Amino acid sequence: METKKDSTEAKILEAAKNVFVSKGMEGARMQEIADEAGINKALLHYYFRSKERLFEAIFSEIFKFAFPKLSRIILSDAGIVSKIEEFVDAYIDILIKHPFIPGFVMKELNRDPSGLFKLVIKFGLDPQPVFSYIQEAMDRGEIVQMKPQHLVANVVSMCIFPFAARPVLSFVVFKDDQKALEAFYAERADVIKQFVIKAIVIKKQSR
Amino acid sequence: METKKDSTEAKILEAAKNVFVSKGMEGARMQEIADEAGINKALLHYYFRSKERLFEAIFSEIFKFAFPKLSRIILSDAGIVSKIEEFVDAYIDILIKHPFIPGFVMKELNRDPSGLFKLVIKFGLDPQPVFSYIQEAMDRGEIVQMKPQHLVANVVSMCIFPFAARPVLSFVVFKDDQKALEAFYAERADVIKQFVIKAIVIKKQSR
DNA sequence: ATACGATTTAACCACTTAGTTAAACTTCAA
DNA sequence: TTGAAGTTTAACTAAGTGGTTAAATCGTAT
Repeated sequence: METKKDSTEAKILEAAKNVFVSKGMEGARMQEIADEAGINKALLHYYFRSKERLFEAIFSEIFKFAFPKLSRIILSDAGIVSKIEEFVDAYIDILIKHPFIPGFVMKELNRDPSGLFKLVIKFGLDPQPVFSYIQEAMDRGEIVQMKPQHLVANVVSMCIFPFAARPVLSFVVFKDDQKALEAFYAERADVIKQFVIKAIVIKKQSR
Repeated sequence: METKKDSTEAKILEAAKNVFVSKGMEGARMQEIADEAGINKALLHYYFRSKERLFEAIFSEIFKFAFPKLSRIILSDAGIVSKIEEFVDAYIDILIKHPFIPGFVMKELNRDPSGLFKLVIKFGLDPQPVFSYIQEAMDRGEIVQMKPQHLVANVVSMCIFPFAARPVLSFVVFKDDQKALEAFYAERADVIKQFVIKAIVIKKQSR
């Protein structure tokens, strides 16, 4: 019934996401968002009173979208190795489907981190339990010793960075060959998993 | 003698670097740069005709600064493992001394990559020889097989990303404890080296 | 028919920005 | 002393920006 009612609002949100993601908060223009949504500026302000409100709506939508899936994996009771494997698989899957999120988040992060911080607080995100969990696995001798923060940094870095630096990869490494770039991204999950596992798993001595 | 002559220009460049790095091209204001340099806007335009010229000067200065050191290591004739070690050491060293470069470059990269591409072309940077070199080491059985692009991506990701995502690390992981954050960065080089080596080196069978 | 919400049109405001200009002042070397 | 470069001041422009407003139009459910 009211599918038509949200249709304009949905168009606006979709358009705003595109423009904000590619131009950032400062670079985005309300006129451009209106054009992309196929409406006019007056109607845009009729739905979202200000640029800031619209931006916050988009930003938290992106965050809400990625957070729960990863959170579920992190909090599951799988073993450390398979948990890392699941995490990498899920993360790369999200990034392949939404490859422009990392660049966007990084840009806004370095412009004004307070928006992200609010979200982190709102979601009650605290990495401490993750670090403790990893530390315990290390103490049991399942994986090599290192500060858990470093292990997390390593895994997350390898997942996100190639997407955040997509323009460089595309131009410098793959000479604008988009097919090759996509193939590369498709391989990332397996590569990262193998890489991490070989780096941290302790082989049992057969003595 | 003419140390005083460049002093104003140097002040401008220094101020512009600070403002551009923290605000980005779009967020930076010529007035703010002038204020930071302790001069007025008219004089700023007297030295650098436009914002764009000033920005390009800063951007290529940053690039020129980091490039030669790493390039020298990459082109040396050391073995693959020690070359990676040297590369990681040098890279992390640069990043610790200039921790805001990655965030800045990422931001501008996602805004308008063309500036970086010009520099890449200007410097004649081509990663192909690096990939070939890595491939040969793999064929000799020194390290495990994987697409060289992935190995490079892994190493570079682990080096750069924690600096590019500094605000997140600082707030979410280290609860704004700057001392702890710096200590973390200081450990990165060793952690990455151990991590990578364990992940790629093939232990010789003692049969 | 009418009444209401959705939408358009087009003009407008207040404000900010990069960049210009012209005049005056300072410094300092020739 | 003169003159030129460096520097300041202050006003200005031209072009954007986000946001507002009022009137007209359109569609549709009552």
